[in-house]
Amino acid sequence: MTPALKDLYVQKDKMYVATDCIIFGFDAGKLKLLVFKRRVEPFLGTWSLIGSFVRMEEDVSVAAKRVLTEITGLDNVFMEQLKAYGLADRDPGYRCVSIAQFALIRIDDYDKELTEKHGAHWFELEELPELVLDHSQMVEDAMARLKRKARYQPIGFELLPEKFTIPQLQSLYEAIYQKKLDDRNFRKKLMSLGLLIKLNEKDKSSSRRGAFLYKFDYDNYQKLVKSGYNFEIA
Amino acid sequence: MTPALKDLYVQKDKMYVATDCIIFGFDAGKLKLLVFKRRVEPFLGTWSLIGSFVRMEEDVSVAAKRVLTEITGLDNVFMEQLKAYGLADRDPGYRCVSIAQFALIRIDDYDKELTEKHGAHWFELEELPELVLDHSQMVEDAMARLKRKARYQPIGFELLPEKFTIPQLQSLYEAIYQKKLDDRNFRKKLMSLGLLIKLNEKDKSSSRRGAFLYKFDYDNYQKLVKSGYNFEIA
DNA sequence: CGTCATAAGCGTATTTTATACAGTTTGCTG
DNA sequence: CAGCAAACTGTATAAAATACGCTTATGACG
Repeated sequence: MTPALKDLYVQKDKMYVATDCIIFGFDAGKLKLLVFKRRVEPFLGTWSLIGSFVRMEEDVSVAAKRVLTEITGLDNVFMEQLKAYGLADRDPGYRCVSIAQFALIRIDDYDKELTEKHGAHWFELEELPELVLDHSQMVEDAMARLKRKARYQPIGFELLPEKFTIPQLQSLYEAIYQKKLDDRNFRKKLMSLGLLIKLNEKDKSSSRRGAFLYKFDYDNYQKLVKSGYNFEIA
Repeated sequence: MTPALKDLYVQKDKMYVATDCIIFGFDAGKLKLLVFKRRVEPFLGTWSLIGSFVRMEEDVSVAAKRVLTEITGLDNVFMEQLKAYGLADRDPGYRCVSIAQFALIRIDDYDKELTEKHGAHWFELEELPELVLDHSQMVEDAMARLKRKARYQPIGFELLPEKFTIPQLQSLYEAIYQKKLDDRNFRKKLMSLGLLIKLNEKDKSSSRRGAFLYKFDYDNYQKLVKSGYNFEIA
């Protein structure tokens, strides 16, 4: 029963509501996570996700976006709610429910000064230190979600620059799925979707020959989704 | 940043935290939802999901289970968090975040008196009335989750009696996916998984010939999952 | 200036899985 | 004992996933 419906006869406690952001990036073939080092007590020196309390007049999703923008200077970032974490004793200080959100950002876009000012650091996922409270659990859950979701929704592209090469895209999917993919089959599959626009430019940063750049065709994707299309990658 | 980490210098508002249950059942080839009619103001007479405020010393998931047990008399029910609903104005009365949980129950198990005493009613999904607040949205989201999750996790069995027939199982999946499936292919696929235990009993309720009863092999399923197996149904 | 190394890119054969479709069996009913 | 309705079985075809090897482009380097 929703609050308004039975506020007269029910135990009604108020608590803090926070939101924490699991911020993924991708660089040099590795998935990375943006975490923060505490510079004040309590928990000084421990690593933590970035987060904030949700304010009285603020949507939970808006609170998460506010935090992300404060920290990275970025707007229009892909962000989605993961789930709420509501163990009564999850925060030793006081009762607080946290709603975790995961964000995918293009790692070279973000404002470097801004993040450094906040004590931020990019960790490779495999080298992630222990995080405060239940934040490590949040990361694990977010990773599982990303792994599953990447299969049926083109969210991987949120982690790449707007223009990317097929080998880059493949290495991203390899990082997400944590396994090697066959390059010929990967290319074939991706091309057959008809959702990549080949550009007349090459990226020469990783080979003498250079690889053609592509863009993801969001317009066509939207159209296909509307007509009931269901896509899968790898 | 999590509350305890910056409580000294941050705006910190308390709000209500509630949980609402989306309770699915399956009967006579139809997916059904358990909803409640308000008997007091405000919103008298409107339909609503069942829910409760989360208490100070109570895990969110425990609160949801408490509600479910109070209403249905059932314990050990499949329940999973859907997501949090946190629009600032979702409840006109006061600021309240609700964490929606969806539950799958075996419809003939639950305590009928108990539910009726609470003004409960099973609706077929297609005939569901408008619900208060954002509850209709919750149901829609839960249905989408169920539809997707049924593909890769054997949660459908939570909606059937322990012993079920293949035609029953098929009709359940048809209800979830909202489309007809080919009976020969369905049976072939399910049998090939090696996760159904054929019993030496028949259910004669829906045909003269009777259909063999099966049980889901949870033990074997657990083993397969541990060894990295990934299954898919229909 | 030629060859070497490296990553990009392409094509085909094979296996696996999904789909489409038709007929037989069982057992009660009238 | 004929008729009916649902349970059950099998096979052929199409589509998708996998496995695998060779060619091409281009800067580096002797």
